[in-house]
Amino acid sequence: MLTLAQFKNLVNVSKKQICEEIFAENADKIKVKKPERVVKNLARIFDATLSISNAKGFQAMSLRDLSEGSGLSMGALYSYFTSKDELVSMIQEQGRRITTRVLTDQVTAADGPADQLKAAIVGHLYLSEVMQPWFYFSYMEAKNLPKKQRKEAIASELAAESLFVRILEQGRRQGVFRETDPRLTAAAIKAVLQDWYLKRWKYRSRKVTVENYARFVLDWVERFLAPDSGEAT
Amino acid sequence: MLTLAQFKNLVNVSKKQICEEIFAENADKIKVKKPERVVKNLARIFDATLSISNAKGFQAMSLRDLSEGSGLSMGALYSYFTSKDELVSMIQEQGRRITTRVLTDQVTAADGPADQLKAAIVGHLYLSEVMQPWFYFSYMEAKNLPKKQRKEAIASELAAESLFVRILEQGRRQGVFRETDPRLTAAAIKAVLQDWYLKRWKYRSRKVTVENYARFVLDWVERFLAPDSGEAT
DNA sequence: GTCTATACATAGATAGAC
DNA sequence: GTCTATCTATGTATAGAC
Repeated sequence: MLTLAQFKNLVNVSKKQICEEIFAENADKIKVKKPERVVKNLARIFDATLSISNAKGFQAMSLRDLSEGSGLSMGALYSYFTSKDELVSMIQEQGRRITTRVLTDQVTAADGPADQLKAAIVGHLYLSEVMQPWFYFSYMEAKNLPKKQRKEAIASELAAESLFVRILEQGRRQGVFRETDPRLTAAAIKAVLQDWYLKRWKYRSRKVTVENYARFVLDWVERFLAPDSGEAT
Repeated sequence: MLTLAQFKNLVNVSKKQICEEIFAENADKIKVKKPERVVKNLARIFDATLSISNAKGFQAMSLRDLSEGSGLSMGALYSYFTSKDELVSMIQEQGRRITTRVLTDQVTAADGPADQLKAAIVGHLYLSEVMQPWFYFSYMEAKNLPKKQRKEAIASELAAESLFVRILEQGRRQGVFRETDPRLTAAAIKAVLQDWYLKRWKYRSRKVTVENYARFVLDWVERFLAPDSGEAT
């Protein structure tokens, strides 16, 4: 099984990298033009937004809070986004982009349903570990978003589930998994993966590492999908 | 397995019953005294609060929203609670009281770890089905609560988990379950149970009933805990 | 580019008429 | 018991100095 350290070397999800991508995607809306300055301040803004929002909710975070947390004045903040809604939108979209890219890469690099399933589970867990505040924020704030973005969030949730469904169905056809309801199985796997970043405080206080957790989830899923003895193929 | 209909007959969790309990617990804070009037209006207030909050967040729900949704004026609302914080507090505390009572009842009525585990899983799912908006609200708003109540919410989450841990450990000692990490197992079971009320929209659109879901979860858990063949006892 | 100062809307909460 | 009207604080957003 891939370790977290190996995963980090494989994928490019540093804070700097993410902020550069966001800058590239939103260059038209950001009034400041000097790249290194933008990247530095975007990093501060996102750090503060995630930290404050994850503690008391995005809606409850005032721009005065954000100003204090990021070290920029309220006036300066509005050089990086034009409204609070746009700020949340930048965070959500970027998170989705990265998730899709990384998971697709991980799965396509694997051969056969059994390995693909492992890759999707481990990849999801590691990515959510590296970007925990982002994942937590996306989950918790999804329902409070404007309509258009809420739809995108739902679509994204279902797309991630579909990835698992396809792998499960293929595995079933090849006889490496026993017959189960693929959508319920995929939903349950996702639920357990989400628990990792939603209850991060719990696992941290118990000193459960993401590798421990990944091994546990893999064991559970493998036992559930193992063909009943005598029924193989 | 208990059906949802049987469960409903067994436990007393009607809206009226809940509001009567809340009235009893908060009689000192509620200025209106005529019981049937209080119960009727509390029901309206809680319905509207859960409905609006679950759509866009409790903090984003203004008292003007709540006034419109409940059909009471803002002045009248303040006859039933003294602040918005107190309102959320009443909802959370009542939800916890009921959950604890119902789950304890369900589990103590069962004999032996295998049946107790089933009772806890099915009881949790059915209760969250009957009180879905309540459960969803409690989960989503927990982190936005004032400190004291956030602590109570965490304690409640851990207590529910401990219930599962104790059953799992007992089952292991008696040899009916194989050896697993009881806390990770309990956490995973909880995660799957929570998915039922957190993603209610998804399961509803797929016409998955709570009984279907319960059977699926029981199957998963049983396969995971089944002693490896040849290792029984 | 960033700041301070401020405009304007909306929030929670209450007073006093009915 | 409930309403309307209103107080005060706080919210988002912007204008204009530096």
